[in-house]
Amino acid sequence: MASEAGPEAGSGATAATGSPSAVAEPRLTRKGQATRARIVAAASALVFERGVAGTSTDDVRAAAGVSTSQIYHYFADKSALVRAVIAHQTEAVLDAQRPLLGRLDSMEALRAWRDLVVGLQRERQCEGGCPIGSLAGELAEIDPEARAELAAGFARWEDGIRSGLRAMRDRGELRPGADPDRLSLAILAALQGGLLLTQTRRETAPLEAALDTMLAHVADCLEDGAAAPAG
Amino acid sequence: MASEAGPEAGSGATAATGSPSAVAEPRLTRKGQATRARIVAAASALVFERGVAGTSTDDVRAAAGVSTSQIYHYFADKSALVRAVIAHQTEAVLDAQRPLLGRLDSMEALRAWRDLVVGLQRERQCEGGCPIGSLAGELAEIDPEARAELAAGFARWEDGIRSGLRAMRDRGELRPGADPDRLSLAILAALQGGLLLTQTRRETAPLEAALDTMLAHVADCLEDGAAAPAG
DNA sequence: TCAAGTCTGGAGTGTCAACTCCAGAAACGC
DNA sequence: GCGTTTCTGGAGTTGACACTCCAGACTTGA
Repeated sequence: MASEAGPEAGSGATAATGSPSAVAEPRLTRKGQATRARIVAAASALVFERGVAGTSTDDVRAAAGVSTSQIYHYFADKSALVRAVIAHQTEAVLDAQRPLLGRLDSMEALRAWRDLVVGLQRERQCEGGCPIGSLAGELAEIDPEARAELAAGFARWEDGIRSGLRAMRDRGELRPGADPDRLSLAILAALQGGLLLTQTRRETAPLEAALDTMLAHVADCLEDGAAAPAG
Repeated sequence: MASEAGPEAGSGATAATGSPSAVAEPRLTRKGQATRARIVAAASALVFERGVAGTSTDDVRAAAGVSTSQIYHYFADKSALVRAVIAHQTEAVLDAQRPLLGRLDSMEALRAWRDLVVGLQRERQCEGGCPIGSLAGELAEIDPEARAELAAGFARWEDGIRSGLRAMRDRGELRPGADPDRLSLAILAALQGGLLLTQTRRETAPLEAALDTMLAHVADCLEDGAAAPAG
């Protein structure tokens, strides 16, 4: 829904201009917004295909159909552009899973979500992995700010899973021993690892095994009542 | 145990010199072997800290205490050096888990292995993630040869886990429905995803949640008999 | 309509990284 | 010991990449 977060130039002294929470406002024309969005979209696609290090600002310039100065007009430097890419991809990933994500409060919903994720990988021939996970692997050790934003993106993802599991527990469908918080974290981890192995092996088997095993465990945590175990 | 695999220069026409399986043999002096090993060790450490793209051949040169020409004497180009790093790190990772890996045929062994992996991450303050996983994320889309070797490395890791689970099944300790092959793949995926999230969040909780959930599932797959479930 | 601010084009700069070349030193095989 | 091969040092080349600069075109608000 919302577009990406705003600030990137961030002067030092001339900070407090208007809003208290936002640091600096670039004040973009409608045309400017469109250009900026075009740059971010082009950069996101290239980074997804070739990584941050494999994508030059000149590649982005050509793909977005803009001039060099435009990139540096909208972004302080390459790392600022990368942060915009992180924000963009976080929204894209969450959007792609809506509205399933946030309603993962039954085995059927969880299985549908699993099928969506696996199908998506199959569509793109297991290439690219997870947009957020790949960025995390590449940037975690070399860009602290990027690492923090990626962690926040993961947290939102985890929240989506968690809320469904909590609903199940609150309805009494899960055994009291089952902890939705730990479960959601484990499921996200299995998803990320499954995506990485799937990307490396170019087949969906790892992703399927990881998610199916996690879902089987959730099924085992169901209060004795409904839902068949399945394979 | 064994040192890295040999060939990297690989001429084209003058192939068949001696051994039938190996493509080309560099014929290294003892001194040469030592120098090459020093380069690979230095490169591995730097790549682990800053990634492939973040490590220049000159960084490696300085860290290994060699001259420029030496690097290109032992490796055709940077990607050949990277492949040597992959081989080196694969051995290092598997070595670090021996002898536990390959004897993961009981819940106690699995828990000890889990503790080892978590403890290792805690020791290094959750920095760096998995040496193999990080390389996979960075190289899978841009270096097909590296991707294949990383997939092979993952396969060896998976084999280690699988053999233990198979032993449990063959002894009749697992329910007939449980598939050791899928389980081992799922456990490796959970491990990788847990490591990635742990690296991103700088805390071991994700890794612990991922592994503990997988182990709980294995415990649930035990044939009714021994072993307490635990949390 | 006009001034102030925003957007755009493209040439240019400095740095850094991968890789080459060659000549001399050390090790090896006989 | 001696010819051959391997190993080493370091200067040099080439290209790419992040980023700058400035002048002109467009938008906006009064």
